[in-house]
Amino acid sequence: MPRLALHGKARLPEPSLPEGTRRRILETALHLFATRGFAATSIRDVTSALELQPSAVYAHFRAKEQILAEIVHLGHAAHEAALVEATSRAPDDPASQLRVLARVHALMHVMHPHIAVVVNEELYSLPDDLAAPALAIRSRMSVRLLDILRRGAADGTFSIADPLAVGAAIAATSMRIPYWYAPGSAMTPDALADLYGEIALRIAGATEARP
Amino acid sequence: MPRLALHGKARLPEPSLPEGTRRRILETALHLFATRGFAATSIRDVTSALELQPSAVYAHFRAKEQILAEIVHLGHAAHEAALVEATSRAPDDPASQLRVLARVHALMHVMHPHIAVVVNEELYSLPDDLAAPALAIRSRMSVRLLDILRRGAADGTFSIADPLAVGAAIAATSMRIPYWYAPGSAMTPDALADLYGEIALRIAGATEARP
Amino acid sequence: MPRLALHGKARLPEPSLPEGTRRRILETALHLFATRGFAATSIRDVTSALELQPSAVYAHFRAKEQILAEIVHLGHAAHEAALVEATSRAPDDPASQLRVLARVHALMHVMHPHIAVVVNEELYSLPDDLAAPALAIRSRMSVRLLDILRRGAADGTFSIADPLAVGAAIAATSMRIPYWYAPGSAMTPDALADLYGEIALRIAGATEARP
Amino acid sequence: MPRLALHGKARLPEPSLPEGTRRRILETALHLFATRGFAATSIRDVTSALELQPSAVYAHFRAKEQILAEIVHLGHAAHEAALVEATSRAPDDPASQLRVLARVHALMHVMHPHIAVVVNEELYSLPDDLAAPALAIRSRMSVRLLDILRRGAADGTFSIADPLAVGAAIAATSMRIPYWYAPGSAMTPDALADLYGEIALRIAGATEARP
DNA sequence: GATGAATGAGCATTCATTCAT
DNA sequence: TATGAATGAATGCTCATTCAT
Repeated sequence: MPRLALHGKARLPEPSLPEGTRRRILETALHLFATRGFAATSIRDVTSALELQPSAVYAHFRAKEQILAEIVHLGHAAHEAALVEATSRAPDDPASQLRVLARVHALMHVMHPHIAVVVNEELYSLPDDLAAPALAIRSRMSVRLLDILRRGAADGTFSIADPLAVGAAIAATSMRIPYWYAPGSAMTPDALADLYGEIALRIAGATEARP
Repeated sequence: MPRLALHGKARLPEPSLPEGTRRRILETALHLFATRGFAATSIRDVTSALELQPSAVYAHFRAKEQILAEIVHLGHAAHEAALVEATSRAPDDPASQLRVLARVHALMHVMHPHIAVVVNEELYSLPDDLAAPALAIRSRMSVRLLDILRRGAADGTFSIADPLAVGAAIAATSMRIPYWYAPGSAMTPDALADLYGEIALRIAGATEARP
Repeated sequence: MPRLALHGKARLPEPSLPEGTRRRILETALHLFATRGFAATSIRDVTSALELQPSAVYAHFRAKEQILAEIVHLGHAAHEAALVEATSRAPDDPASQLRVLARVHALMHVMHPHIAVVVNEELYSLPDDLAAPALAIRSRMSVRLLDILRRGAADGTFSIADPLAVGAAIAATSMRIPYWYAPGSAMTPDALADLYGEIALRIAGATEARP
Repeated sequence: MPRLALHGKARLPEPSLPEGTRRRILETALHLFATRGFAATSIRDVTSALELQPSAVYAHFRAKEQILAEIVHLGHAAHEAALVEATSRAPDDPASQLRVLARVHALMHVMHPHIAVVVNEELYSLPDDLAAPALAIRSRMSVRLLDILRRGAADGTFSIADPLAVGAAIAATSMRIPYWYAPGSAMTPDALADLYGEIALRIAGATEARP
């Protein structure tokens, strides 16, 4: 029983990482961590899929945890970069900003379901110090969302009872995508992102979000 | 780094289960599975917390997987029972039904965060045959939600682009509650359930959900 | 190339330790640690000699180091007990005391060559906290020897330039016995102990030690 | 818990060996073998202290054992050379010869504690063929000591019950020096050598060794 | 019901060593 | 000479599970 709805090969959201054994380890580990979980994946699982000896891993990573830490960090960094890029291009009003943020959020989960699952479910498998860089990014993204919600609540664009609870609800919607969205379905990733952008505005009670 | 925001002792959503070692094993396992994950929890972790020898477990369960299977089933059964009970009491119109369903969904996640986490994250750790009963319940609950959405879309109560994607979004909102909601916070469980009932209606684009 | 001159089975200097797997592990480990060294002996070496699985060890000892720690402590304790017993029986003058102390020292090394080697060569393989109890005994035995030397120097029985250096020399003589003394040789253990008692008096420059 | 009392950098007793990586490997290995033991020292330990990769060692030595073999041989050769040189200068009577032999023995252990420890404790880590050259030297030195003792016993200079046991005791005294003598202590190496020369004569029961 | 000893498989990691560059 | 990637064997130890008591 794999965790994800059937998806293809796991892709790293980082084209700049050089090809080679190190990258192949990360990709294979990403795939296995996403489908079976970190604790249930052994180094042997990873290396036997790559036709390597277990010991070969340790020329590239200090420990199994380091592989996860790198994946988790990569995922967070790519997510934040996409978020920054998209929100900076969009108009600055709360509604536009929220729509774009939710779109990116959804898109990352559709396009990188393996990373999304690992980032969301296996962060807790890391000791505090290895989790810290990802948590810092996560906290910045949280603040970004809450700022938008508060600005929209203040200027009357949104109708929000409790920004924290509402923000959590908005963030949550996308996070389940990898578990049910099957690629190649009728709804394209872009259409799904549009829909989830719209849903975010609805959750926020945006006045102009409806005709 | 435990998975949950700080919560108290894990409670089984099943008062009828008799007290005794068997129940204590389930409760301790529930707590550990929720905070560390199934694969990262050993039988020794469970028994040493109970001041028992590992072998004592096997007088009560055939295997470690059976403990998880029982927890997962209990969780699903309790959730469905609560759902059935609440929706049968509520008026039959789509809006009322959706609100009540979302309320129960949220309430289960606030009141039983450990069960919620295990049910949502560790179902995949079970072999197909042990997961089947829970999956059957899950599927019935899915149908129930989709039925409401489709009825509401048909009679013009809701404005829904894609029932599957919208239903997934509604279900998703509550599922993150255990990760951020800290018991004893300003917002009571009941208020949170109200809010998430309202949010479900917003996601569905319910006309009467707004002034 | 084993370290010891050929000796029989390793014996624990502790008859009160109950028979059973735990004792057999200690004995086999003692034998292997003495002949090959601690670091060069694997748990598998120990258990395969006992026709056990490696994991069986861990029902009796927390770690490989604990086995060594127990052996080292046992050895020191037995040595000190023998020393206390023998010196308390002997006349209290420095010459008699020194002779008896050196006799016991030599006898322990002849009769328990495995323990002697492990105690002297592998104490350093232990982390500080595990070595501490043995070091405490060692320090008490040192003091005992130095006291005798100082008393004898003060009352003119001995002629000693530097008590520390002379004490070290006396202690050293016996410590090489396991490396050259072959049991069953012409010289009996008792005769060897007599000789080394006499040698200690000579090293101390005892006046009455010669005709 | 290192084996030696605090000593400075390990020095090879071989000034003719050319500087360069090969020599640095020997020196670092000597230091680590002495303080931690051969089996507990990895090639990585040696090379990381030198800021080299493990593979670099194999441009200079065929195997880890070869490093130890070379150190052990160097140590024995230097010891024998010093012994030959000193005894050939000294008067030929048994007492003078024994005194000088014991002096050199002590001096080597004070001045080259690392070599002394490795030579005495790690010879057994070598396979027979690699240990052979050192064992041959060791045997010649043994014979030399026993000859002196037997000559002195024959001519009435010494009073010796069992030459082998007495020779072993004399050799043993110096062998513990690295474990307790701290350089920079009140007693100079030369004074210590004098004392241990005197002690050797006492052990042999030399008539003229006392007033 | 529970224990304590044991199993046999598996774990992450380290090791000495090789080899193409 | 030295590196960096890799190997294959071995290491200490943990695991879920069994079973006689």
